[in-house]
Amino acid sequence: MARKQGSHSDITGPRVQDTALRLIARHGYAAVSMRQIAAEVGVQAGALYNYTPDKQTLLFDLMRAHMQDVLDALAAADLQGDPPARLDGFTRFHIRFHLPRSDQVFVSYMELRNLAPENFAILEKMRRDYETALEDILRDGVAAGVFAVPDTRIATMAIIAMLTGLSHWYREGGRLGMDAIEEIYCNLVQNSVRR
Amino acid sequence: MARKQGSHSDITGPRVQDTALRLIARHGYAAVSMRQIAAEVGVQAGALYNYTPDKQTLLFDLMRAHMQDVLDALAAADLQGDPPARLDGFTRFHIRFHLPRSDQVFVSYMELRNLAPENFAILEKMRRDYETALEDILRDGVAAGVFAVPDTRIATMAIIAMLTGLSHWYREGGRLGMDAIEEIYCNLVQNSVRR
DNA sequence: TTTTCATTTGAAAGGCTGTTCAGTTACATG
DNA sequence: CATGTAACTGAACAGCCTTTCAAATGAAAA
Repeated sequence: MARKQGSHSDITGPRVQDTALRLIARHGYAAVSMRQIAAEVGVQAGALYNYTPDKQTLLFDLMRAHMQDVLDALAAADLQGDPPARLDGFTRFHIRFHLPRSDQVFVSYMELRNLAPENFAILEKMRRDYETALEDILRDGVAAGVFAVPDTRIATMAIIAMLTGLSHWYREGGRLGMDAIEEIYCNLVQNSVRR
Repeated sequence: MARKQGSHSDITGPRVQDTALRLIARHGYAAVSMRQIAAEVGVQAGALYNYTPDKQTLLFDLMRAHMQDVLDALAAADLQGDPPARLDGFTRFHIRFHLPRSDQVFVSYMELRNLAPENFAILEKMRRDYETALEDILRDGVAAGVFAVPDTRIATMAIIAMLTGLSHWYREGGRLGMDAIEEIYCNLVQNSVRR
């Protein structure tokens, strides 16, 4: 009954990734079985192994792809100007990039503990790189005397937690649109570090 | 071989809760089996069912107990003074209460999706009550003209995310002690809403 | 000492897990 | 039209899962 029509690997492959991402975001890595993913894709469980060597790698690939997308997009954003302008740019970038990707954000934050140690180390480094981009802005601002931050590392973690938390409760079609939220968060972030 | 010495229910019961909390915090609810919990407690899996009707209830009881502790402790803290003083009090309360309870915080934030819907609703309400305590402070501050917050609900969520994020990366014996971190966070929070 | 009973064991039921692989299908190429 | 092969099935393996329960245990009560 296999191979109903046409060459399918370029259709099934992405569908496996999409379905796995959605199910893992909703129920968690450990709670989702390969058979469930396969059923939603519309194949038998064995067919998944044409697209991933194992379940662990499937998770890791999802998380790595997301973090790479983040880092690439941040680099492409190419934030310019004085530290307050760059801080504004970072805040807006984070919100615009992450809000439409709630499944990726969820998985990337909740499933770290389900990664094999070597995979965890890779993702931790990528996350650290993202954090450092923000910390560099804060450090420059402190050096220029425009930010008052007793500890740039802690301020970095606090701001990122604030921004990431947004992804956990924001729902499209809620009371406020993305633009309004963007303004409010820019204000909160800017305030928290101003002199 | 059962019942090695004395009556054990008052010893085994708490040990089941403690062990379950620790294992679930580390590996996640779905990834921890009743057999693993039992093995760490030092009994067979069947014995756990003297202390919980099922695995789901074991998780729910852990989470509800934690949220009830939070709400009770907050009520006991009895924050007084003008809005900035109460905001300071809330920040310090949150940090002092949550930092020594990282396993509870982890479980309460990561395992919400593994709750049965009726249990989820109960916890969501308790969490909402905690958030409202902060929002009331912000609203009073806005009314008194000492806080500049365009949207108290969003500011509430942002501040709580910032504070909760702390529990995710803080490690005892790190670069900064709890007191130093408390000061820094009080400053960040106070700044973010000041006029 | 005998009885009671809270506590635990050990086995079982019924089902799900990730992964492998020989075999089948249906398309693309020669 | 014949052949090769990418894509998939369906079954199997070995082991784990939660939950139940009759039976065993050993301390406390009578």
